[in-house]
Amino acid sequence: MIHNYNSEDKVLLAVDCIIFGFDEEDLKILLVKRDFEPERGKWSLMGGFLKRNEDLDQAANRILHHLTGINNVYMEQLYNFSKVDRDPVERTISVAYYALINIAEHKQELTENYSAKWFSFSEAPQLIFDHDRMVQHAIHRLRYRTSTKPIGFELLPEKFTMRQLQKLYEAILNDKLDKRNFINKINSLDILLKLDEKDMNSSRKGSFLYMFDEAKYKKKIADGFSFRL
Amino acid sequence: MIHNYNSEDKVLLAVDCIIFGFDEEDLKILLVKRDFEPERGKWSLMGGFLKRNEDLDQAANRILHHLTGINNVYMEQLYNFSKVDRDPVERTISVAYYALINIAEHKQELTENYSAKWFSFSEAPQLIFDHDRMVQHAIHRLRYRTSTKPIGFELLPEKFTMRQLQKLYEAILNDKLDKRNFINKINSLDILLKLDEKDMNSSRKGSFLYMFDEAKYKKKIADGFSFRL
DNA sequence: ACAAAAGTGTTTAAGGTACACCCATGT
DNA sequence: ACATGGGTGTACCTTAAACACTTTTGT
Repeated sequence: MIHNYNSEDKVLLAVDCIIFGFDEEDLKILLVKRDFEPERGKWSLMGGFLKRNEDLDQAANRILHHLTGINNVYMEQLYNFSKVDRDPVERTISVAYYALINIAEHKQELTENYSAKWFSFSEAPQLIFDHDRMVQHAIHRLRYRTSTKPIGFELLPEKFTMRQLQKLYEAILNDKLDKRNFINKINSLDILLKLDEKDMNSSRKGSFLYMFDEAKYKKKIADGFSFRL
Repeated sequence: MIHNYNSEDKVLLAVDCIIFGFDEEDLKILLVKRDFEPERGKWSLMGGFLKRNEDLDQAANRILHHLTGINNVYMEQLYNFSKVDRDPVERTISVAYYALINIAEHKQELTENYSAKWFSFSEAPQLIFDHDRMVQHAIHRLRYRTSTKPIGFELLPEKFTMRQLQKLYEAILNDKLDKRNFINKINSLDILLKLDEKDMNSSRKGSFLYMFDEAKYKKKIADGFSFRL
């Protein structure tokens, strides 16, 4: 006897994306204004529905691309939100994903999307449904992940200064860090490449630019190194 | 205009449970032998389908109870597994949960369930579909969680010895720990209640029994304490 | 008396934290 | 010459890790 699942309930599976960016000062999230009922006019995460012929990662990437033009960024599945009445229109389970994008690099794509807007994380408006809870999960995960994996670089330009990196971590962790201790720690990890080039925008003296050396990092990981910041 | 979702695809949402236990020596997982095709006769996680009128936590609890008679144990949502062809019968997305149960306390309920069997974590058979990947996720999460939250106690009897607690952590972390360092660390956390009572089963001298003092732990957490083992 | 597990502290190494001044440059 | 951000090192303290012997009691 072959089991079949005909008698089981089927549901709609939504994917909602918490999109983080960083603008040299603040951690930001990208929101859209809903242009349909219910909750028309309120701000919301970017979302869509899983299709029959794709897996969740593909759906999250498709939805992100469809709503922002952005492709190929760091995304991670977070958690499911499944309260029976969470969506007033119809029973829907939502899978939250979060994404890290470099705002500067993707400014172009985004200006074409009129309803999307960056908000400072701390000043974001209230969101529809249970989207605020999703954001809370996401920031929590982001803090953990950036402390144990070198994914913070996804939010920075390819070349960045120590100062930018420190400000990024301060924004994510919502805490001030000591400049010397931070640099000592980063340097002790030995996963950055210091360039000869300087960034002259932020000061007269100029500050050296660095790049994340992914090859070196991977080699160290294979040798048992563990990232911890 | 009210949006409706009629044109969207619906899917089956399964819930699969990784059930951990501990028997004084080894970490164990509870598996069932499938009695239907496909993969009849192979071992599998306990699973079922989400129903229309319940959320995922409720579904996970219902499924666990239905297949084992067990209620009211620690459960946590893990991750979704959504490859398009992961289930050969029909497109199914599976939400993995893991549960922690005290084997001794629930021995009765389980003996009545003939197809369920405890396996040492390290000696478990190969599982159907992507269940082995689910188990990998679960052990990883369990290691992290037991290092940062006092949930290990869920796997022990209410009263336990330091030795049992140490063996539990050794089993979860798959590593030997130093007895003196372990006890010093636990004591420094100051979240256990030492009883006057001794357990006389494991030695002639007998060893003191302890309980997790949840009230004390919660008070300490409220005061900014953070558990780390 | 001996076997078997329980219980107990100290020393050392490593990592984390706090902290203040000089440098280079454009205006 | 001065204002602005960049860059650098050390002392102290806390936490982690290594390590061995005595106690109790049933047989």
